[in-house]
Amino acid sequence: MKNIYDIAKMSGVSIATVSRVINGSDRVSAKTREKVLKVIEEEGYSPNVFAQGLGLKTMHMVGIMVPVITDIYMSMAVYYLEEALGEIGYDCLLSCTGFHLEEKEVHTNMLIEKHMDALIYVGSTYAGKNKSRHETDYIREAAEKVPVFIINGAVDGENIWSTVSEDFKAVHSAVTSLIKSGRKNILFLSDSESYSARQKLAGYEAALTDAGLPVRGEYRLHLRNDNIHYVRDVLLSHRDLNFDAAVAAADSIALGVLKYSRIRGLKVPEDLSIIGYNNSVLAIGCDPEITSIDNHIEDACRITVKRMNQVLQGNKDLDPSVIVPCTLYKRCTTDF
Amino acid sequence: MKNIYDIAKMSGVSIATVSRVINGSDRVSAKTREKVLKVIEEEGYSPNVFAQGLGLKTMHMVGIMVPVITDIYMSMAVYYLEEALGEIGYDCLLSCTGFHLEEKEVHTNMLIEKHMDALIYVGSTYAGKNKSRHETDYIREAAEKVPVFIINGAVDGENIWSTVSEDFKAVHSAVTSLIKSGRKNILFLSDSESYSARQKLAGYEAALTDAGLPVRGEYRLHLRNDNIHYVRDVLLSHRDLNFDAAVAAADSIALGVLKYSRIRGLKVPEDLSIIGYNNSVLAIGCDPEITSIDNHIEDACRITVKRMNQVLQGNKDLDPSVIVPCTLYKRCTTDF
DNA sequence: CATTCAGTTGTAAGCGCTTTTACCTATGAC
DNA sequence: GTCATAGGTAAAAGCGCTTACAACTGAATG
Repeated sequence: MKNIYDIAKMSGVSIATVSRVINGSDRVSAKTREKVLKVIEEEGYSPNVFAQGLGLKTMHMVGIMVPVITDIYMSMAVYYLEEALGEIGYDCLLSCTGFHLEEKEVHTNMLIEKHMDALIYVGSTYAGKNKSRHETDYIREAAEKVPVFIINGAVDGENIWSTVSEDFKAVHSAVTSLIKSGRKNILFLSDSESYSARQKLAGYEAALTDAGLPVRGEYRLHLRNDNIHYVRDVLLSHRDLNFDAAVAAADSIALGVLKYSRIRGLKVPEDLSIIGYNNSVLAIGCDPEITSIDNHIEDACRITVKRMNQVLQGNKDLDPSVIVPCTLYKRCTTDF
Repeated sequence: MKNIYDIAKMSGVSIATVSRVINGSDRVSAKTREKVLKVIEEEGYSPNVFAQGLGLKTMHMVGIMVPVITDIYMSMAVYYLEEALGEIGYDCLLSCTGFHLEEKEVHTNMLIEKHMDALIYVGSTYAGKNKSRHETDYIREAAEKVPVFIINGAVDGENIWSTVSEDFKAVHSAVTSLIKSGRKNILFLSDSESYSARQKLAGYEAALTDAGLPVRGEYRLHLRNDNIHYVRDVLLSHRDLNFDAAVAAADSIALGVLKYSRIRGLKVPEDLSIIGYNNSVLAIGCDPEITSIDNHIEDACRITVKRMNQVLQGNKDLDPSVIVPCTLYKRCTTDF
């Protein structure tokens, strides 16, 4: 393996000049630059990342933290993040943190020790408001050492930037449509306590209130997970509950509702309207296909990466938070 | 940020001793070790990864290459790989290569330059047999510099180890069951030219042959992608094709077949039996739920990581290839 | 023609760690 | 009492790169 000294010798310049050529930075005369580049090309030389890291204190790598990547939504996020990051020359270190605070903290610290240029969290971060302060402290601490970006989560603080979907508005609008189409008993189902989940819930409750309908706690189902059969069974065990519409915080949950409807012999959307979330393949694979809210994760990812790049280039005067609108894709589980 | 000199000074030893303590290696007296560890603990010191990398020539990082992580199957693979790697102290750099050779090659070379300890490819690698030699050459070249592990792909060569699902057998057995249950016109659908896809196809054809049934080319559908609606439309455009069973190389494709059956008014499984692959959430979300072959990707991942660890510890006397059995999960789209 | 200055390039001092080598100190054998 | 031995530790030489600073060049200025 050739090193910078070899290249310097072969191009008849000093290693400093080679370094300058590599980093494209300083002024090097066109002639010299070309000469060096030619040798680099010929020798297939590429600088040792460790040594480069030692000097630059960066490896052009960003840490991506998702709770669990098997979730379709998360996997899409990682996909688009990886793509966008690759385009601007960053590699990504993936960390599946799970949902437990300690794990997240451990993973975060590991990534910090690895000198990531930035940390990107996808979902599942809790807002400080009705949570103990401690819940998000590890992120604030991380932000003291490395810029932190959050997609669909909210933690405010120095060196923390977020990109959030307009979940409140999307659900508010969807629920309002349900109400206008005659639905009175609308269920809200969620499997998470995430920031997004709470935004969705808030949108649901606000829509009810705005329409003069009561907000009933028993119509807000908090599920342990998004397993389709589990969701179905939970609904089956709530036979007393009378509902003619359901808004789910994820397509998989909506799928569980659909299963339930079939067992109960309910007609969809006549007897029961269903709205899913994320507009994933799950919403399309079933029959009837599920009306679903798309929070445009691709946009959120691209925006996040663009903002990250700006921050990394020294521009810290960005909006701490930026909003991505959602779109409702009407399919066959709603009749509005 | 404290460095090794600080720790050395504070513990009253030399940096060499601190280094030895960190690396757990050489002989350091218990007393000294404890003393140093205490200081390290107190100061929250962690060695600089770049400097460590420079010396050790490794960063305990492995590159994971998947064509596209939004595929449920791939995301599961990445999930389990990340988990298993984390348990033995490796971080993972994720690269979504796409399906094009050039891209894969570029990503591979980038990971090699980054001094990954190993490279793990998931799926989508082609066997050398009926492909131009060039198709897998980049992997062999990579293997000259870093151990390469392949999950459900086959490239043989020095320094290359693979873990493959018993796809041939699984499909052979499934198709045989279909035949025994009276099916005569069995479709095979795949959206890929991957090693796995060809194993599945081979199993399908062998089962037909073994049962004395003809292998008809028009019953082997090669799809451009696994989009549900696209699959459905392809089938709709093949109205002349008479089939009473379909084996799909992925659940999403099976879902497309199910869509088709509904439009054609076919009863499943009476008029049309369907078998999917990967036993993903897609097979469960629909109605009827789809019989699906599970290739136990978790096992494959864990085995791969275990083997990788052995290789990295210097034990190169492993079977170059190891096989993971599959399981058929019978659901409602088959009647055997 | 001496002086200045901008544009280039080289020198050398890190960056923080690993590791070889050599040295020191007990320990026990003779 | 001497010497070999082994365990423990320190000194120092890298690892390959970045970058501050010095030095040199030739053209422009007075």
